[in-house]
Amino acid sequence: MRSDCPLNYGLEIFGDKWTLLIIRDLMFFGKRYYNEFLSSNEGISTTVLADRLALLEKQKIIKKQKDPEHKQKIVYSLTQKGIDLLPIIINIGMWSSTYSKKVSDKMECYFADIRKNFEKGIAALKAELSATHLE
Amino acid sequence: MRSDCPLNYGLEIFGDKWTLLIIRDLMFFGKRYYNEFLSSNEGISTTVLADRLALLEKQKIIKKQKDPEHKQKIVYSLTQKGIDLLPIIINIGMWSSTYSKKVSDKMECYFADIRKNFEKGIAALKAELSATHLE
DNA sequence: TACAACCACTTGCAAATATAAAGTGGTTTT
DNA sequence: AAAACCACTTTATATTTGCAAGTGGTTGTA
Repeated sequence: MRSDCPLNYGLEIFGDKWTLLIIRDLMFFGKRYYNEFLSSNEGISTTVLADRLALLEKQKIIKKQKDPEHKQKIVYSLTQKGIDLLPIIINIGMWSSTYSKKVSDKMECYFADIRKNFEKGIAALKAELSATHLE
Repeated sequence: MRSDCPLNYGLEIFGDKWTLLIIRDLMFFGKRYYNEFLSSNEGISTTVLADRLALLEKQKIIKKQKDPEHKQKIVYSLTQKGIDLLPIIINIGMWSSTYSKKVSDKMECYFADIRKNFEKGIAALKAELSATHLE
């Protein structure tokens, strides 16, 4: 019943309170395994995490692979489509840093830095993410 | 239970499928009245709309005012905090235009244009929104 | 002046979704 | 051989959503 407005496409996929936090964990905190996501500060529940990982994989924003060094483990990676979410996340972070009184120092500094040189910062981070996640 | 990561602050406010569509209607489609939002293409329900408008007002992202020309009507405006959501919305729009096969021509063109000159485009739109919504 | 239509919502209820807690079947570590 | 760990499922409860109808006023029309 929803329109073809492009905004809509994105919101249908990650318009909720959890999905972008998983992407953030992949992007900024180097998390790659199920229980690394589970132990994020926000306390995502295992039901929601499993649901969102499946959805993100279906949308080809992340990729699941078996860890060759540990048969039980599954490594999650960002795809290009996932890496391209970076500017969205950065912009939400910058907006929040501006308007939230209480933000963590760690991320605050991070966003303050990137704000200084937005385009350059995004490009550098994208290159780094491509190296870690693609191939 | 959630962390102080700045991303979190934003997601707690507009991390759902509807809130940013209301902001979009204010920004791009010039909607200012309750039943203009109600009649958006996506078919938001009146319960959700009332809830989100109240939340956005509480967060000082929008402002309610009585229409001086029509006692029954209430005009909604963006605040500066609301206008500053523009880069987020633009970035979601650009990402979606890239990855969605099916997007409306109207918005597609819009985002294609702005992509060409991102910073300049954002600044121009922000100026326009300030003139319409602030004061 | 009567009456219908319109205004911004609110209410009640069923259905869908989110959450917490516990459990599963295998693997790896001790 | 036992305990801990792995990525999830399952079950049961709580919350959110969507739909339809209603509210108390205001405005437009006959």
